[in-house]
Amino acid sequence: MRQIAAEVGVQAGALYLYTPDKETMLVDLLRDHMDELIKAWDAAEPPAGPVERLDSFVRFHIAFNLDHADAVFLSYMELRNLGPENFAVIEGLRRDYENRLESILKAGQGGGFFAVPDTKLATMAIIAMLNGVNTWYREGGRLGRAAVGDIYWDMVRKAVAV
Amino acid sequence: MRQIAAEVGVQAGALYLYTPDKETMLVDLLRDHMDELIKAWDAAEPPAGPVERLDSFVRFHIAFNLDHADAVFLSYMELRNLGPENFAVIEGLRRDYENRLESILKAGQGGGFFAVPDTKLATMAIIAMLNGVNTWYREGGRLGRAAVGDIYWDMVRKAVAV
DNA sequence: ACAGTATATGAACAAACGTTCAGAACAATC
DNA sequence: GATTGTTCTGAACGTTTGTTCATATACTGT
Repeated sequence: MRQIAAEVGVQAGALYLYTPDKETMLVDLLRDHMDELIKAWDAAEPPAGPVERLDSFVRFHIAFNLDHADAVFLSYMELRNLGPENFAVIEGLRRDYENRLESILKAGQGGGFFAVPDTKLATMAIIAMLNGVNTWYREGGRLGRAAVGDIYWDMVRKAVAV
Repeated sequence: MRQIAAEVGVQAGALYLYTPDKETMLVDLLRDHMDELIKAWDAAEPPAGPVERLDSFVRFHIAFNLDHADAVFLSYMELRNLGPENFAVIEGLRRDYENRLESILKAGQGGGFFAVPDTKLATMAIIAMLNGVNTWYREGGRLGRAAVGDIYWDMVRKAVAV
């Protein structure tokens, strides 16, 4: 709390004008992040076909995560430091988001566009794979964001192809 | 340290007979884990062809991570709490392991078995995807380990296919 | 100018932290 | 059974932790 206060340029006690305690501050941050993520995807209005929608999702997810690297990092590192009820809230939002990906996969599977052995596992696999970008991507590195999006989309596309 | 001591059934001070300080204890744990991981893979003697080797790697990685879930969790959660030099050591070992996967991909790429846009990114993508299993897999769940291995291998195989 | 509200300080609190150390308990050796 | 070396305890240390609160400062509308 003292570190956060210093970063904001304030004394530690002043933070308690804005949050009842530390865990609430964290859970608010994580909830805001997840809300923003879901809202941003829902507002993206991706194209109609399952393949195009999956393409959109891959690029959206990578771009959003890189644009919110700190929040993503917190979400995955500090989630376990939440109490059970707060944990459940954030995990629920995460599942909401994952379900949007699974819906795409299911639709594509039903329409014969995809051939995934298990849509739930494919969802988890794709999300984990995309999240991995944040661990190694550095701005100004060998590949730009667009190139990374292309490469990952190529792998995802083939992974779920018939 | 007091929690660890209690778990072992000892007083906190007694731990300092075995480790000079907390960070050394952590880095020793992580180094042992990585050493064991690399040694286990090197001892696995996978088959000759790139496709078969990649198959072996996918199943090996999933199985090993599930058998060492606690150590894997620590490796990814506590890595950032290491000092720069210790961090570099563990990261180096991790890269050693990742390079073994990339070697398979390069060999398969050269031989025309795989068609990955970028072997480095494919390495990171596959590792991240496989690591994800630990976040959701529960013993006695819907799918057994063998089934999970089959499903993930199917996705990886297609993702890198020509 | 003044009252009222919102915002900040900085000192204090108890608890938890990593770590140290004198001494007790234990085990092995002669 | 005394000696020596190893292992552990339990209390203590100095810091850091999250949080509270009396008090001060800054802002807003009349």
